[in-house]
Amino acid sequence: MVERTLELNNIFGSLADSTRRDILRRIAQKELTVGQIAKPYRLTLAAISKHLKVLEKARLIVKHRRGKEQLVQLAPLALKDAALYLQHYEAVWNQRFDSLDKYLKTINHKNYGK
Amino acid sequence: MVERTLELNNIFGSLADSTRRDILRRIAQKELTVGQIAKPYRLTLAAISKHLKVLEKARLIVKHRRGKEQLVQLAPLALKDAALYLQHYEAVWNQRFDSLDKYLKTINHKNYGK
DNA sequence: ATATTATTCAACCATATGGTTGAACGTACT
DNA sequence: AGTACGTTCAACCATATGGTTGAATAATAT
Repeated sequence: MVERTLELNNIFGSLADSTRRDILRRIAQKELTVGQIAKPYRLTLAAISKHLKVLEKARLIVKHRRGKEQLVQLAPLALKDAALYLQHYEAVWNQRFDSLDKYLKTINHKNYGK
Repeated sequence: MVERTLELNNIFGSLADSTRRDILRRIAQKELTVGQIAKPYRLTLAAISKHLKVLEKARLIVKHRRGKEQLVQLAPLALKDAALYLQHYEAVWNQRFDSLDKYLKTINHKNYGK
C-alpha cells in the first residue's frame, strides 16, 4: 500500500482544527445547511464557509443545493482513509512490534514528498 | 467521553505533514538519532529539529540522550488517541447510522473550543 | 423588477508554519 | 584546555491559516 500523501495532508489538516471536528460531529448526526452549521459558533458565516471549503477539499463533506440553501453532508470515506493510516500503527501501541515491522516494510518508503 | 481538544489539535496537526509522517514510519521500525532521521531528507538539521519538536509536543515521540546524540523513539499512545477519535465514525463509513448516532449523543457537545 | 434570504468572494490583517543561515550549547576525545 | 561532533537556538523570510468586513451572487418571494 502506498500512502496517499496529499490526501492525508488535507484530511489530517482538516482534523487538526477543533471547530472543523465539531462541525463533522454535528453533521454526522444529521445533514445541516451552512447557516445551521454556523449558528452555534461565534464566528462569521464567511469563516464557517472557509472551514467548509477546507473540509470539502479533504473530501470530508459534500454540499448540495436545496433552493437557496446549501445542505452539507458528511462524506466519511476520507475519515476511513485516516483510520486506515493509523491502523498501521496499531501493533505499536499494542506492543506487538513484529507484525508492525513486517507491515511497515511493505509500504512505499519514498512517498513522503509533498 | 470528552474530546481532548488541544491534544487532538496537536496530534492531527503533526500528522498533516508528510515529512513528519515519514519520520514516524521510520522510527516505528527502530529508534534513530536526530542525525540519522535527518539524513534521507534534503532539509537542514534545524528543520528536522523543528519537526521533532512538533512531534514531541504532540507526544508522538520521546527523545533521550545517549552521549552526544539524541535517540528518538516513537511514543504511540497519542496515535492511539487519534485512532480512537476516528473509531467514533466507523459506523458512518460502514453505513450503520443508528449505532453512530447513539454514540455521538453521549459525547460532550460543547468541547470544540480551543 | 425589487426585495429578502443564504452563501460566497475579495481584500485585508495577525499569527502560525516550514524553511533557511549562522551562532551557541552539550558531550566526548586528545 | 582545546577540538570535534551532534543538536538546538535565534533571527529572519515566504507562504499558509484563520479570522474579519463589505460587496457580490444565487434562489425565492412579493
